[in-house]
Amino acid sequence: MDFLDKLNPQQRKAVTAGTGPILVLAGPGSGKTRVLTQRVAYLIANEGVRPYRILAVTFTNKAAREMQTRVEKLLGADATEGMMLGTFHSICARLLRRESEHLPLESNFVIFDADDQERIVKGIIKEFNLNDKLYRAASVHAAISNAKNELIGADDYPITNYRDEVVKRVYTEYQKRLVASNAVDFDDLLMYTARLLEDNPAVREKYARRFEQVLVDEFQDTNLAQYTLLKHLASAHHNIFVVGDPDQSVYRWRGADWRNVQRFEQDYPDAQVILLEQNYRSRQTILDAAMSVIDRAAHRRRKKLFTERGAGEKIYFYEAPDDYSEASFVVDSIAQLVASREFEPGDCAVMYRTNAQSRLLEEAFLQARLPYKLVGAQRFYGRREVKDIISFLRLIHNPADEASLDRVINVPPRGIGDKTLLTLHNVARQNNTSPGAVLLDLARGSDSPFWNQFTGRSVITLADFGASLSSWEMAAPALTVSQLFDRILADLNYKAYIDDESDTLRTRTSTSEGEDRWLNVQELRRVAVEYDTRTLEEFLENVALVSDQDTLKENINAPTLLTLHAAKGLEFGAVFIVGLDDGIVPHNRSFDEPEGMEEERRLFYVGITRAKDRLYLVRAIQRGGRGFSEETFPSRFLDDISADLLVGKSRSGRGLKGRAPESLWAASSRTPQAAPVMESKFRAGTRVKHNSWGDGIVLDSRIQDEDEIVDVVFESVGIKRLSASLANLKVI
DNA sequence: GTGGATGCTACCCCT
DNA sequence: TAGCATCCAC
Repeated sequence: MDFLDKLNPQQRKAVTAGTGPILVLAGPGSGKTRVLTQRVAYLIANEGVRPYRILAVTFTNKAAREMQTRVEKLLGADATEGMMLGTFHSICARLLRRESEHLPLESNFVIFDADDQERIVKGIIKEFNLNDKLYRAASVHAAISNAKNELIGADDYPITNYRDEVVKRVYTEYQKRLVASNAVDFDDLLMYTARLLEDNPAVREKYARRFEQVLVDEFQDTNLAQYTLLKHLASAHHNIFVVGDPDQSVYRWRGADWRNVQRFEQDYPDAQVILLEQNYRSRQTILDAAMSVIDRAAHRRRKKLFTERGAGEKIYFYEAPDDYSEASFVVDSIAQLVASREFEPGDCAVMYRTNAQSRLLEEAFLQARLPYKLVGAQRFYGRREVKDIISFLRLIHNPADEASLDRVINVPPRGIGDKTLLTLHNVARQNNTSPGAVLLDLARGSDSPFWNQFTGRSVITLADFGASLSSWEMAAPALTVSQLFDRILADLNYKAYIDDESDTLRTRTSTSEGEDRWLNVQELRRVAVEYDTRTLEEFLENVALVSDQDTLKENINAPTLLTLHAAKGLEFGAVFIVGLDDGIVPHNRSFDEPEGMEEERRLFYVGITRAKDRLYLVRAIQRGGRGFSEETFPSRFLDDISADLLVGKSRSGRGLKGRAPESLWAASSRTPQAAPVMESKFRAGTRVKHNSWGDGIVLDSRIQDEDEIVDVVFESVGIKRLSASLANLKVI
């Protein structure tokens, strides 16, 4: 195979490794995508593995498509025919539809998005008459989601305090409602699959025998459910090839556990471990900065990142007086880089911690009349008009979908309010069916047995909507996705509805809100057209499982705006990381938890290592929150980057609160002092108070890295691990 | 019972 | 900043 010539020895070792478990630890820019792709090509071409016996799991659909294209480039167009390739979630969805007979679902189940999920939890909290201040939907939902990722079902949800009991009750009801809606959430896709393989030997055997080779990308970001299902899928042959980098694990909040890398080595003691350290992406200066940030992280095996691309330019540091000038600095700098022909616009990227930060940047680009690309599927699919239309389509595809029904039953307003909706739900429950089914039946008129179960005029409006729904449902099989789309919009007079509420002109831009919304509708229609050769089901599934990165348009030559998370796996010639203030990077929601702070550090590391040639680290001294503007501190992670890797200085020249300005960049030369002998302030059993979590009891406390790490069980949120120096715990 | 207006409050990252 | 809960007029 001539393509092997272009690999370095370590890469070649990974690509041509024999059978059995293989763990590839790949630093950033070390060519792991290349290794994965060529491994697949090698298996097919050299080892005679038939494509349909290969399972390859990637983190995004974009990565999957790329892999497919690259393998086809190496081996020819039909070479990958039958290969199972995709994200965890899409592969699980495929598998579950096929095996739905073993599940409490029909094969046309829909996938509830984050919004649906939280709405349902909120509804249950309300119905259970729970205090919604104490039991916030987001937090209860997070507990349910975490449980699922740990493969804990509602029945096995462990109870150690009253809160757990409440969560368990909500979890049980939540699951009941999902099943009633013939729906799954993201976590169910993984949990159902893992459990199906675990509990059903015949199914497990079937897939374990089909897939002779299992390959996994971004392995450090798998959670227990994903780990478990992989283990079962590879149970027949142990031919499992995983690629990952614990230093780039940034999805802890989604249940990801970088310790799965260690678990892999324990579960497969015969695993070959291959290290990829040579970096083909970045200049050495950038790598040095990256290493100095990540080397401060706890428990990790040190990797040395090296390149043959030379030192390159120093890293630019810029401290803007406020967030507006931060944005204009970025835009001006990119304009200059482009004007000087150093970079194409498309080679530049701006990265930030939170999506909210994109607004000022977008405005700055608009003002400068420069185009940009915004990565963010969540934001588009989260728009009301987009969600509404998808909900109509979902309802047509699966009338049991209560989340969609509740959402659109009064869109545009047709006189069906909370009371009528509640009656509809009650009637459905009494007749042991779904509200959607009742609605469809009401379309028959007073012949429907449900008709007399309603009082007053409400039944007429319901029947009217039921008739629309029914006509769409009947028309759907003969129509393409976009034809159905148009039909619904026409029947609803949707454009007029959107225009209606848009009288107010927005001050920021010249487009009205209605126009803006209509543009989104048209954008969604463009997506629908792409599915005209496929089914509504495929459209809905893909819309539910799009990843942010999937929305990245490669053919447009403009700078990319994206979050640090969305940047994982990508690379750019020139990278701007903005908002490097304490509280943003690291994010203040992670301050209290050492594990969270570690992850913030890794996130910064991911950002730095996206840059090939030029890196800008940017922050703002004043930053506007909600209405107010506050003075900020520089990110503590900046302290770890040696001053001689950097150029640039503050425009304001203002001294930094609490420390001499020069100490900031001199910090790295600070020799680590001998850790002072510390004494525990907290011991097991002590009652403590936390600013936001209230009262709790200390379970355990120990000294670590010049800090005290305390495990506390709070009445409000359960067990948390805190750092005493940050959490401001008071003994009570 | 519905829908518009008003006031509150939370806003991290995302499949 | 915008979604939402809550209140009040039809």
